[in-house]
Amino acid sequence: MKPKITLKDIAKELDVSISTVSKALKNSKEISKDTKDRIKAFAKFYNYRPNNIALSLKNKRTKNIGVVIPDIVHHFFTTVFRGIEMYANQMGYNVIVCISDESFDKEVINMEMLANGSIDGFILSLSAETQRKNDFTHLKELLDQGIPIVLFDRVTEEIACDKVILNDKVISTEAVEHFITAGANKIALVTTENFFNVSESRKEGYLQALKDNGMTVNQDLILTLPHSLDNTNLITEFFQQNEIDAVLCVNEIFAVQCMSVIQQLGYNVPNDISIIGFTDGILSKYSSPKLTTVAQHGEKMGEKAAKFLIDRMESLEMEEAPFKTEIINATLIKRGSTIN
Amino acid sequence: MKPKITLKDIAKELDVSISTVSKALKNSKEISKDTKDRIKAFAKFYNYRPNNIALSLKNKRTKNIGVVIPDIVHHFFTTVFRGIEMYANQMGYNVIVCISDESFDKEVINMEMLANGSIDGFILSLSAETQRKNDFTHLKELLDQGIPIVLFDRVTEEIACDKVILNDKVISTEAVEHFITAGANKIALVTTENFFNVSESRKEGYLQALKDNGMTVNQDLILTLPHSLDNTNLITEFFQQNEIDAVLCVNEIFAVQCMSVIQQLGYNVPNDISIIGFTDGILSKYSSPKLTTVAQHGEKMGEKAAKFLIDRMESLEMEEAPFKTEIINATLIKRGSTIN
DNA sequence: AAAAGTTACGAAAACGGTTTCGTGTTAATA
DNA sequence: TATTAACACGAAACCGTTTTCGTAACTTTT
Repeated sequence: MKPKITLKDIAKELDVSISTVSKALKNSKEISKDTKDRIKAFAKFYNYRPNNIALSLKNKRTKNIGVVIPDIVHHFFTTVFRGIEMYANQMGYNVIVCISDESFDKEVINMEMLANGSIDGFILSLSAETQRKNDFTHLKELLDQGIPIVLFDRVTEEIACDKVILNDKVISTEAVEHFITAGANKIALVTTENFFNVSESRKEGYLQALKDNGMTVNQDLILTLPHSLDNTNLITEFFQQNEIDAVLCVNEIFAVQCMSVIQQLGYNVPNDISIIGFTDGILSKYSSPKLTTVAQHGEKMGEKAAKFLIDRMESLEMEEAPFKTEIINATLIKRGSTIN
Repeated sequence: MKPKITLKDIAKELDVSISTVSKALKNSKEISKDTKDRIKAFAKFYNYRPNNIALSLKNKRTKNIGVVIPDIVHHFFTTVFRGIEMYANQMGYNVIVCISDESFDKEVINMEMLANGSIDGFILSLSAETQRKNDFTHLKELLDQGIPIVLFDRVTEEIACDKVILNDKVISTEAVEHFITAGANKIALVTTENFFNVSESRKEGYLQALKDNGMTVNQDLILTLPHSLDNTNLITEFFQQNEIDAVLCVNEIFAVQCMSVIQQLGYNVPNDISIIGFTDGILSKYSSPKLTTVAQHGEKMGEKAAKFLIDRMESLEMEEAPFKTEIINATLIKRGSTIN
């Protein structure tokens, strides 16, 4: 056991004052070369490292950033997180993660805990419940206290802060048009029932594409699935009762489930029915055929969010820069589940 | 902007001393009821919360735990992390994550950063490079400094600390025996080339099962794949050149890749060739047929690791409790890729 | 009425740093 | 030789808490 050494320890041992030690280690020219050398050698020998907590207290900044996400066992959030972590780390910041588990209360509690000094700023994606309740007082209070926040993906207009989002609507339109170009005209949408702005945007994009191409919307071709259950039966019914030649799914799980059902029903993907999903995760990459999918570039999103946050935190006090919203351009990765 | 309020602010405003405020808020009976009420009301009104950093400095404990994992975009680590986060959170701890990205240097740097006061203890799974180099001085130093460490999954015997591992060997044997019971006798293994102790154990279990059942080992039936590339060709060759009726894969990606190749070659899963993988992630759940797989119970592992760490940290000073190794029992989840 | 005990609070040290401001010794200048 | 400047260092404040200890001002006991 050789416990961490402090400035005080060095000072006592070398019979100088704490201030001298501190200055010497910072190479202050106030201190003579001799003394500096002695102190540095000693510090090196005992592997002295300043205590982060003491520094945080003194500097009133922790170099920690708080990340609050609804779920971590989810490819998209995972990649965003990785982007955040990489950029933050590179800039000398550490990342404290809290999982809201889609719960409003957890989101609030976690953020309040961290806000009492543990972090300098937040990056978060709203929990489902928070979006449903439309209650953002916790975020407003933190902003009031001068704690910067960056929202990503699941954002809200109620909060004025930096945001990073995906061009969900545009890419959905593009996806549907990819179907249309290939000759499809009975295009279905499989989406979630939740009040997620992202699902909404994707639906809008879908509708937009139909409209732009003079196609009529058939509500029967829009399947809204409940959250996290086995939806096989619903999906099977859906494909049995409707004539469909292409389907856009708002996530890769739905996409792969649809593909499974479709193949089970004896149809060929992509010849009889084409499929496009969202999220370029392992499901899309290892299915057969491989799924055409919307790559959300989570890492890029995370990196951008971290950059927004760190920029704002480091432009200390002149916090008057206007809030920005960065739109990450999703891209359609064309693979085997679509024609062309 | 209403910045955070401190004890000093309250003291000044109410014209009492800082100590009085502190004691009043802790309900000390040294303080008269009148004063306590005044102070509490004021504090409540201004939403006073003690500063975590100051507390950390005073108490010499941060209530943060550091988690260092090789990768986050990986189902198993993700679930372990979730288990850690849940338990830690529940016990009032926050979690700081660093991703070593399988790099020795990153592992070392990150841990040293965090060790200077930011965290009270570590939970980690060794990076591939660390395992290859067999260099654990960074861990030894931290232990020397009195910082507790819990290793999980990718562990080493070189370090004396609490550990949480999977019964990889036993479950592999069990998996192979599941094949044998169903009548297989040309059983293959698809594994990684890395020096992971887990892959080693799984191989041992495979060999053990063959031996126990009086079967001879055919080295041709053991395919060692390089890390993270497209292995389709290697796998295809493997199944073309060998007669195989069952294959155990050390992860679910290999399993699903094998399944894809097998089906492509015109064989039926599970009738012609059965498959068992490791990791019960989405790939296993959404493939068709669904994969029989080894569930590693990552959450449980994470929870146990967090419990080990917190127990040790909170049994302050009487750190003489012997180190324990918890073996998490993996379970075989039987699904459509095997008979029976 | 003196001694002892309560009550209610404040001063100060401590945690581990950084930084401003003195100050005693020399060295350079007038 | 007296004055000033440069040098090299220390004292102390500060960040926001907790906690020990001291002490006025009462109250109670004898």
